[in-house]
Amino acid sequence: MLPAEVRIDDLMTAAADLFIAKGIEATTVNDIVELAGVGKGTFYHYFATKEDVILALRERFSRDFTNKVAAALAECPGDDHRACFATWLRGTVEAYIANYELHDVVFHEFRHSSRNSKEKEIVIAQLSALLAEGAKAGAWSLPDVRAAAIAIYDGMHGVVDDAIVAGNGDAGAICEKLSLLFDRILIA
Amino acid sequence: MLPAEVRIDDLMTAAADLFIAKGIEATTVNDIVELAGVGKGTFYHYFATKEDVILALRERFSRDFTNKVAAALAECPGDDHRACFATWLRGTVEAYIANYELHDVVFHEFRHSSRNSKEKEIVIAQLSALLAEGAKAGAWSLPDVRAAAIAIYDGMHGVVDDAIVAGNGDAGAICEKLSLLFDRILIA
Amino acid sequence: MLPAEVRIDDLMTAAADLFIAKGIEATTVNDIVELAGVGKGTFYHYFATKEDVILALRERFSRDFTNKVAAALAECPGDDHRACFATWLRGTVEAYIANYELHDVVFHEFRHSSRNSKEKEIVIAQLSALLAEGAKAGAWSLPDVRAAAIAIYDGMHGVVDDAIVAGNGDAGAICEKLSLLFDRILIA
Amino acid sequence: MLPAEVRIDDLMTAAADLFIAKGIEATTVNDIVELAGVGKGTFYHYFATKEDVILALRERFSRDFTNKVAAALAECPGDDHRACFATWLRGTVEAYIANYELHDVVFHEFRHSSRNSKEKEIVIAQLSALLAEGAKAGAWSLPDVRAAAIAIYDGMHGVVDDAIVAGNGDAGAICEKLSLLFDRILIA
DNA sequence: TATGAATGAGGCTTCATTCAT
DNA sequence: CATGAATGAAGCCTCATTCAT
Repeated sequence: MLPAEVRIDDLMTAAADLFIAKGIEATTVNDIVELAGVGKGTFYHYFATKEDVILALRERFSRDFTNKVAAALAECPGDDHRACFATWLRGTVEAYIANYELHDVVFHEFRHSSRNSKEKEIVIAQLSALLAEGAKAGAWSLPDVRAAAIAIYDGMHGVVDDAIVAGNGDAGAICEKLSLLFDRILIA
Repeated sequence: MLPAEVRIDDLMTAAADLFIAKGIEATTVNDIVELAGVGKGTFYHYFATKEDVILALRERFSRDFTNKVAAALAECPGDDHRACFATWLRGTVEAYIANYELHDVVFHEFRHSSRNSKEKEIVIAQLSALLAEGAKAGAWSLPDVRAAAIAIYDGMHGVVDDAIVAGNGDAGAICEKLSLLFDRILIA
Repeated sequence: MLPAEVRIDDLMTAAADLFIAKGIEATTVNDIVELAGVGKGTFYHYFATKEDVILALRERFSRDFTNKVAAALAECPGDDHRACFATWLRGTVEAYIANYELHDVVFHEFRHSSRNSKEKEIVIAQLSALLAEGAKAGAWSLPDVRAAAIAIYDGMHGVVDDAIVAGNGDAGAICEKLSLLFDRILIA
Repeated sequence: MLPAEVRIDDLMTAAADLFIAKGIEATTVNDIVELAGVGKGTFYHYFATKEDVILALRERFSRDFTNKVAAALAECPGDDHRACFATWLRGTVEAYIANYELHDVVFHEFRHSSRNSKEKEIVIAQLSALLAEGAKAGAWSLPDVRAAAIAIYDGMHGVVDDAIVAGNGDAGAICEKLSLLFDRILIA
């Protein structure tokens, strides 16, 4: 009898926790409703299929991620492109660290219909725009903006993953390390 | 009554083809034995479980990959570190393009027990050694060799994936693009 | 959507009939659900495994058995121990004859985790108490009450089994035969 | 290349050990040949089916059992029937204790075609003869020799089982306990 | 809205047995 | 005599989904 959104949120959170803990395949709808504390029928009131939750989770993750980064970027002065990039990097790393487990499960474990996901495209576009602007303003030059954006984004992922595995999940230290690397790419 | 290796290879190849075409979950052991042209019992004579084939495929992929890159590197002059890196890049890109579909399925679609796979560690170590040597010889300097290796490797993956999706899977063109990027990182 | 107990009972009864007719191993879960007239999933809705039904059957058998004998004993005068024993014997033989087929299948055919089953212990305790009381009251003397209880109980089983095989399953005749035997044990 | 009997014996012993340890159903032919240290084909050289080993084991057990008891009886003076029974009891208890695990598995766990096994019939016949002779000689009287034989035999089984479970597997003590009981049956 | 009993297709796996070498 | 690769029928169990209440 709670508002629908609460129910939906309970279910999605339960699903996310289980997906992270046991993997998507190993998580049954039964598990989800049990953890969420609702009947099985309730699940199918709000989601047409199990896959639906994954998609919903994916969207929620992307929305959160993009919003976080956008919020960070909003506060950076439009003319200092170098600072802008640093802000982007910081925001991205923090947003990723905060939810990398869900990211893994929801974006990797679930078979993509196509190799490139819509979600990744958004964030790449975001970064590409930033890089292109900087290039136009002469802050740096880049032979291929898209390739640079992808390399930076995926490179960031890899380094953060490695830091996490190494037990060093401090965003500040990671960003510093990455800045030294990416600043080399962003030259005139 | 063929030699065991032939059967194993038949089964692994059949499995790989199906995994690529339909995904791991959608591929049944029945599918595999049917394509391999053997009885179902034969599958379980050589693999304890369905998961086992995935693991075997992963290992085979890694071994092949590492060998190909190592073979390429073997032919490059020890003192020209820049050329060496180019060789590594070329070998890696080619090896990846040749098998990226299997790579995807076997490394992404199947849940890793730990986040960092032994397999990735090997190739990162290979590249790290190359980068460290170049640094020692003064060909370039790097604040963090491992971070650079990871960023380069994962960046390469992303860019190649993007190129493949864009329908531009030519190793040469991709390498050129990547060289321009990575050469910026490898500076004194 | 019948009450759970009805379904459980249907399944247990179907299982019992089939176990008796074909043996446990030869009876498949498919057979059971078919005879019970429910879907296969329903079986696993109520029992975790096939073994579970056997255990449930065992418990049901024991409960019924103990209750029947206890009911018989309840009506016997507390001071006539000899009559009490006769009542016990009669009740036990009848209860056993009524269900020996299920008893066989469920207690013999299925591997016990331990050699002595909790179930047998209960009935031995019941008889031991009866024998001990008679001994205390001087109706008879016994050097080892437990050993006597076991010998009487197992001896009864053997003789009843033999009578059944010989096609002579009349409880009255069997009890008379057994009384002559056991009365010799129950002497002062 | 060993004499056939050795092979057969190795296989039967391996099977017996595994049947006792894991149960008949849980023991595979693979397990047996592995423990016996021979190839799987060898098993089927000597036994037509898995069931065959069980039957062979049963026969071996019965032969051993009967022989042991017969050997014990051979040494007892023909005219002292009471001593003869004591000898029988002692021999039976010892033979049973020595192999009760195998007995359990091979006679209980494996579904009898009929409720009374040929093997049990032999030992009951042996005891019945002994009891009948004693009765004829006036050493005791019995209203129903067969019923007494069965009750004594099965009663013995139960008491020995109980002693084993209680961790008291000493044949002497058990026999004494049983003698006190059975002597009450064997009266004039 | 909410529930949970009921379903059944279909997956994975086992294992006794055969037979070419 | 001995082997062990090969088989395939058959079993147990899972689980997403439906629907009557």
